[in-house]
This record gives sequence, structure tokens and C-alpha cells, in this order.
Amino acid sequence: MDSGTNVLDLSQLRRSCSSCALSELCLPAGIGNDDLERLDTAVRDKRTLDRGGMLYRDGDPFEALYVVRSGSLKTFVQDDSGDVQILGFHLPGEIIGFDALASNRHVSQAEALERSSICELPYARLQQVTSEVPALHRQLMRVISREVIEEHRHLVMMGRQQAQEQLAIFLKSLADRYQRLQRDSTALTLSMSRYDIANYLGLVVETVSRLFSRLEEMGVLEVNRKSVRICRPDLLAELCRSSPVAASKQRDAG
Amino acid sequence: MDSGTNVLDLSQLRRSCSSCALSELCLPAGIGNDDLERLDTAVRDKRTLDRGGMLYRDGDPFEALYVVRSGSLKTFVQDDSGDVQILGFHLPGEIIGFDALASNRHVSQAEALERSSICELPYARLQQVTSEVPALHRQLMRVISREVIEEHRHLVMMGRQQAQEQLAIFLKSLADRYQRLQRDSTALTLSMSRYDIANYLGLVVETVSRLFSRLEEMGVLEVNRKSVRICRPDLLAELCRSSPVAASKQRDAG
DNA sequence: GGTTCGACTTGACCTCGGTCAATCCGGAAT
DNA sequence: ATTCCGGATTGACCGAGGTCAAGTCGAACC
Repeated sequence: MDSGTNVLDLSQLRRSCSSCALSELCLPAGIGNDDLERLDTAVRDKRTLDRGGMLYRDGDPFEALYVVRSGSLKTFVQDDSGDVQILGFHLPGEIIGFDALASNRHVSQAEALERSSICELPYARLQQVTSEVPALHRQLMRVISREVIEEHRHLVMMGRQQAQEQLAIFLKSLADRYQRLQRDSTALTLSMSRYDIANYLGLVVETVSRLFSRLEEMGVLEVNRKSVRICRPDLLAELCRSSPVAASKQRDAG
Repeated sequence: MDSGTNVLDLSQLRRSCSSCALSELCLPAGIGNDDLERLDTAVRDKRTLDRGGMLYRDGDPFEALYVVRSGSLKTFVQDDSGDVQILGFHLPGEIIGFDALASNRHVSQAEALERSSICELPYARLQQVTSEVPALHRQLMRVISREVIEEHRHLVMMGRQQAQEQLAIFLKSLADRYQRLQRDSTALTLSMSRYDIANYLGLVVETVSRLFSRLEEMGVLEVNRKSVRICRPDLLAELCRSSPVAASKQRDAG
């Protein structure tokens, strides 16, 4: 992604929601102009992270929610023995940090996959604003709900799909989000490693590697390290649906 | 569970949060008495479902959140081809229905696993009340956040654990929730079928069946159809932790 | 009390994806 | 330019768990 231009953004550090190109994809979506100004008062400022930089760690006190402005991050949980499970990859416009609402501590971690800039929404201030702007409150609930639904998808992918379908769904989901961002949805730049992808899908890296090769042989993709061209979006979509796996992993087992 | 007594509860249909034994486990947890009365005004009434009865279906308009008062439910998503993925099993005190906040339609389904009674929180009224009672608003956010975290656990279980550990974790989680409800946490009554358990864990029913047998041989459990006695809670806890599976499913794959 | 039906169990077998190991490749450092 | 190193790929092999098939068991119904 265009990490080169992000550096320049620093000059516009105090840039607000009202003028942000992401507003339609972000928290402000569907909020009136006057309320938008109010929301602006809740946005502290922008924070920049380099590749590998941590936005928050397990156990950190809950201070804010975060919106990805540019770049990308991964969120993950890590157990005592150091074992990691990646929960998601987050592109511009996406909001993270909700895990900390329950206990006022983060119970997951967020790490930049590339140079990224982030909007910080200090929760104390956000709460003030939401109490004054009911629409924003509802919008915030909607966003968390979307997070819940997104996790449902992740769960279905892991529980019901074959490895190949999983990778197809993963790529399709990235492509769809590229489209929302008005990027070319057939030219993906994978900011995460193969290890990350494997972990996210509950597979091992060798399997993911083989699957990329197989999809390339099938003519669905052209893969070159981190860049993936989707030659046949139609086929890719097809692969997401096919092979109901363990179809006997039954229907409604009432 | 004691489905016999639930019928009698019908006489107390208009029972409120203030007098409900579950209040400490439910939405009211940590809310002052005066605010509690306010919350009462948002609780419509109780609804009773028989085994197999649907609380809501995919596509249903969002009308309310629901609290399980007695009995148990499963929530699940179902794709076009009828394939099901169970998202969770829900015991008394637990709140469901958050999936509908995003789009004002449910995108999952909830079905009673046994005769169950449910408190309905019509969202329109709930919204009124939360706007008047900020504490309740925060509490509601906390509850959704807990849902997010619970799904993280489900994801880790599916992605990182062996089948045996998965079943151990599932049983342990049930036992822990029994304890919160002050039931005997060593004597579980599985209201869901083996098919449901398998589906929830991303396994097939034969595997689950074999695992129950194995855990019985190991002296951890005594299994008799739907009733499971946990003979060695210590061993069970041990099994939840062991065998980091595909340990090479790496640590932090920066 | 026998029949039926569906949930559950058990066994024999096979496959998908994990394991282990050898290599490739590109970027960074010397 | 050469070395180094970590990510990525590829191959050979293996095993946990899925598949298929044959029971068993208990509850419901006549």
C-alpha cells in the first residue's frame, strides 16, 4: 500500500472526521453534519505506528477505541504459553479495541502490519459525546454488532470449510473490503505474512503456501510474494461456496 | 434441568428484574436500585418456549434483546445450502440477540434446547431507558463486549486446539457457568445433542462420541446419555491446557 | 410387550492437512 | 558482490479426525 504518502499526512495531524475521506466507512457513517462536529471533539489525534508497532497489548488499561486511517493491523490473543490466534486483519475505516469494554482492560493485542496511522477515540470523551448524541450511540452499537457478525463468519469459516475454501473466502473478503475503499479489488497487497494467514485460518504455513500455488495453477490467481492478482474473480467466488465439507457436519441437528 | 417447575412460574409472569434471582448475573449487575426500577419498565414480559421452539429466525426484524431466565438455547447461523454452524449455548442470565443491532434484522437464529423461559427487552424501550440511565448504557456495552470476548475463546478453541482439548474446554466452560448459577458444577445435564456439540466444536458426531468414551476410560468423566459427572475436575482442567497442538502453529509470527 | 425411530456408540478404513526436512529467493548488511 | 537470514515453497511421509457402515439403546407409540 502507499506507505510513502502517509508520512506527509503528519502535517495534517489534527485532521478531523468532517474532512476525512473515510467518513462514509467509519464511525460517522449515517450521522448528520452537526453531530459530526460533535464527534470531532472526541477524536484526540492521529498516531503513527511502524511495522510491528503495538497499538495495545494484552492487559493494557482501556483508554480508547481506535480507527485505522491508513495501513493495516492484525489483532490477536496470546495464551500463557505464547500461542497466538489471530482474530482479524483491519483495513482503513475499521474500528478496533472493543474487547476492552467488558473489563476496562484489553484482552487482546493489536499490531501494525505496515506503517499505519490511527485515529484515537478516548473513551471518556466518546462517552460524553454519545450521551449527547443518541444517533452516535446507536451507530456505535451497530459497529460492535458488526464485529460480532464478522466473528460469526470467521467461526463458520474455521468450523465448516475446507482449507481451500477458507483461503478463497479470506481473499474474497479482502477483495470486498478493497472495493469499499475504492481500491482495485483484483490487485491485493498482502500486508500480513503467510504465517499470519495460516494462523488466522487455523492452518499451517505449508498448507497456505500449497493452496496459493494450487489456486495459481487453476488460473484463479497470479501470486508474486505479497502481491496477488485475482485473474478470475468469478472462479474465486465459486470456490468460496463449493464443497460443503463434511456435508454430514449436518444441517439443523435439532 | 428442572423443566417441571417452569410451568408454575407462569403465574409470576410479570416478575421484574428487581425481584429476579438472576439479577446479579444478568443485565442489572452493578446497577443501583433506583436505576433497576427504571430497567424494569423496559422488560416486556416472559415468553416460554418448548424444546425446538424458535426465539428468532434469520431475517426476523430486530425487536428486542432476550435474557434466558430458565432452560437453555442454542444460537446458530445457517447458510443457503442449509449448513449450520452453532455459535453458542446459552444458560440463564445470558443475553442474546445482539447480532441484529447492525442491520435491524437478525442474521442468526435462536432455538430452545428444552422448555425455557425468556425475558424480552424491546429495544425501543430499552433505548429510552439507557438514554436516561448512563450506567445501564455502559453495562450494555460491557455485555456486548463480553460476547465479543466469548467468541474469541470459541475461535481459539477451533483454531488451535486438538479435538480432545476442545471437548474438555467445552465441558469446563459449562461447569464454570453452572457454578455461577450455583448449581453443582460436577453434575452437568447436557441439554444439547451430541450433534450440536460436534457442530459447535467443528467436529463430527462420531469423534465427539469417541472422546466422551475416552474421557470416561481415563476416569475424568462418568457419562450417561445426557448427564455427565465430572469425577476429576482437576484432570479436566489439565486437559484444557495440554497439547498445544501444532505447537508450530507458531507464536507471534511477526 | 413389541415395534419403530432417532440419538448415540463402536469399528474399519481413508484422506486432508499437519510434520519434517530440504531448498529457494529476495532484501539487508558487510 | 557476497553472505546471511527469514519468509516462502516444495516434497515425502504420517496421523488425527472424517467417512462409512453396522450395531446398541432408550423413549414413544400402538
